[in-house]
Amino acid sequence: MDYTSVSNAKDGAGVELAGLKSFCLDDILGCGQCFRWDMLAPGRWRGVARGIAREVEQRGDSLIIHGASLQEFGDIWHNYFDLGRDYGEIRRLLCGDAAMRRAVEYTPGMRVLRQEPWEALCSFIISQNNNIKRIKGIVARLCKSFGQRAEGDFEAWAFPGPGALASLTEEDLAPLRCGFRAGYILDAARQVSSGAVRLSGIDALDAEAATAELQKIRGVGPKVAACALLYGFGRADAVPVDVWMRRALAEFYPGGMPKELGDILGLGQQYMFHYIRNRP
DNA sequence: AGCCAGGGTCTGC
DNA sequence: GCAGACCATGGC
Repeated sequence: MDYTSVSNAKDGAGVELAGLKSFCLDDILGCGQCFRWDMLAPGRWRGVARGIAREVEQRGDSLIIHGASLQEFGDIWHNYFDLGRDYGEIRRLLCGDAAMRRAVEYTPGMRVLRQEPWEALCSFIISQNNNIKRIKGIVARLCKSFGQRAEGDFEAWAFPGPGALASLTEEDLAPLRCGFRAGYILDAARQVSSGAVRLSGIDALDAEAATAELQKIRGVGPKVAACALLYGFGRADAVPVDVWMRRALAEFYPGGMPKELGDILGLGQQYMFHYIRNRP
């Protein structure tokens, strides 16, 4: 576990974690793995997860989740920030590879969030051939147009479930300005809400079968499927390869990625993705 | 102004 | 099986 204690925050509502390890909020929320958080100032963000709107703030090795109760922390945030995983050990394993070591040393506080399966799937359908800034805008409009009001500390909207989108038309989605992806969103919503694609059964499938199941959706290929598995289903072995990772592969792994890291290569990908995009 | 973006589909060899 | 056009939009 990557913190030593959690308690009610001193100054009123909220919880405070102490003794955080392997945790940099700005890197975690700003690295392009999620699209529902906005930075208010360095170390302070507001966003929505599982229908709860919160401000989160890091000060050194402590993290404050404003407005949250201890129960909410246990129900949602511990899992969301993947705090049960020992990232010190993950980093140690990754550092056995020279290129991964460079990436890990560049952002030692990186972590992979555990987002909701449908939200991750739908968000990364929207992400295709798109840039992070605009993805965030489209996702924000999607939530505000079709999501329910979020609980929490400021006005915000939950991510709309597949059932809320399944009966819409491409015309209904036009205000999102998401282009050719509108049809893909609708196909995903319809197949997931009808059970033609069963997200609740994904955990029981091996990597190949899980990928195939997700790729039954139009607009879901290998990369989007890998993103859904890694970010939405907690599958650390799923490795999204986008244009940035292709550059990293060409530079560091002309012979392919290190097989011995296979079961955590998705996590390694997150360090590498951030490194390759941001290094000087 | 023109290239690019956390890709995928469809067509034509 | 694999390359190439095409997709809709806006950030830079």
